[in-house]
Amino acid sequence: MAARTRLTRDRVVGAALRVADAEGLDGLSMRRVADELGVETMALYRYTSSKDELLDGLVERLFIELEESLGSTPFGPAALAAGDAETAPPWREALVGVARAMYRVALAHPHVVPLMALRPFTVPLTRRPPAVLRAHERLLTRLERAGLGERATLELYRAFISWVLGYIVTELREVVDNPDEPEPAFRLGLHRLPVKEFPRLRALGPGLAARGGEEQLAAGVTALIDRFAPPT
Amino acid sequence: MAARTRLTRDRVVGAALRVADAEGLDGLSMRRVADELGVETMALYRYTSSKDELLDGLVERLFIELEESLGSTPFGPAALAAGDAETAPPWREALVGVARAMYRVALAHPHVVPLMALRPFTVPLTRRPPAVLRAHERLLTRLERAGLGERATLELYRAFISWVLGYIVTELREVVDNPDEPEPAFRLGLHRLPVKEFPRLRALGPGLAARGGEEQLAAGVTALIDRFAPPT
DNA sequence: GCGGCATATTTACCTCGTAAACATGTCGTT
DNA sequence: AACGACATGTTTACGAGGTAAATATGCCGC
Repeated sequence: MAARTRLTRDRVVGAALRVADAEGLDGLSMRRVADELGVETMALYRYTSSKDELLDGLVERLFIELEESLGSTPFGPAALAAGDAETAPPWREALVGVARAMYRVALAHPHVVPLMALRPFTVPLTRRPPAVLRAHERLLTRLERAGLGERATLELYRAFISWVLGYIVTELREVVDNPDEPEPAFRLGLHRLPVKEFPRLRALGPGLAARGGEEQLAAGVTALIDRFAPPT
Repeated sequence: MAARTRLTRDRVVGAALRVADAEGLDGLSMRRVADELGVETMALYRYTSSKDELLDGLVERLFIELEESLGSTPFGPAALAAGDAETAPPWREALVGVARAMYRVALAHPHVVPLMALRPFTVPLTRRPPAVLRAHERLLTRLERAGLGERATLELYRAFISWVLGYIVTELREVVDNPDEPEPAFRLGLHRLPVKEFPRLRALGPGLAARGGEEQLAAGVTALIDRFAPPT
């Protein structure tokens, strides 16, 4: 378990991802990641300039997984680069496909999603990880090829990002208050809501706790597309 | 400046909000908040059980501001409680009005927005601050009064939250790389993007940096309403 | 005037990120 | 084979931050 293999950035990020997946962001300390690799803490700093930068690495990982998961499909980067107007799927469907893939990747790493949402508050656009920028560029490429004007392109770009991100975040919100409780209503802790004040929340409780799923995500994407780039 | 006035939870949360607004979340430490009040750090713990709980207090503040800003309008809680079908605005417009108000409150406290997005990952639904729960309840009330079925209610509830939250988060992402630079393209740091790889990002740069504004937010809300609760 | 309670302070501890100096092992060169 | 330079990992150490526990302070009713 010692320094059998050399450290690499990939191994460091991989270890960080394992820790984050297993123990959440709170459990993700530099010391913990170092342990995971059987290495001293400061060794990590040869492969990341700071913890923040390592967090960006985690986000980048998700976007790389995204590229990989799309790679083999008609929605993938390859198909896009080929620019084959014959075999390429209609752009609207491509957007939906990308949204679905993002959804799956995000749900596979729920603890990293907060970073996806938050790091951009700090890291300016042009300093985002390459894989993230590539995803943006691909989105813009599709919109441009669709023949949208600049205004529609910008609006749809923003709308797509907002909806997909917001939807994923919303899906991952915690609803369970008491995990060991078998009775759904108690699991949610609905009994702590005064009936008088919160009748609907109580009545809909279980429904609120359920996920919307990929289908609703897809429905929203098409709704926004139709709004900001109406079929002519 | 000493302990002239007694401490209260409101004063503590207020001080925390001032610090957050002025110095961002990174600057928000318990010691800093205590300084702001001219008090020792541990004094704060009489009014909050932990820092996390204080962060929830910040989020709650925003929702209270939301209630206040809506209070005097036809979209406010009062108008809703009155249940006056005559004077009450059509529910679709009410949703748009609420979205706009949230947008304004959020932009007034950009540093708190990350907390709005993130605390729910940790805090289960029924443990959210009362003002937050009231906002949810009001939303559900409007949808129920609109005569939507349970399914449409749940879908629209989720869609509304997702879109508004995602949109606000997206609006607040950092884009400026070099704030002192007058030239827009350099301000964004576009020169760091290889032309070959990122032609569209570079071309659209300034457009991406711009805000979508309230109008696009509103447009998205109506698009999603039409999708999940189509006018009959 | 005094006991008691709410309020605020003092002390102290532990975790965390990371700077800086140091050790070690590998490899190319002669 | 010997050596020096560099890349890789370790040791040591510091300061910031959250918060537990014990302690002091001031005000209140009796």
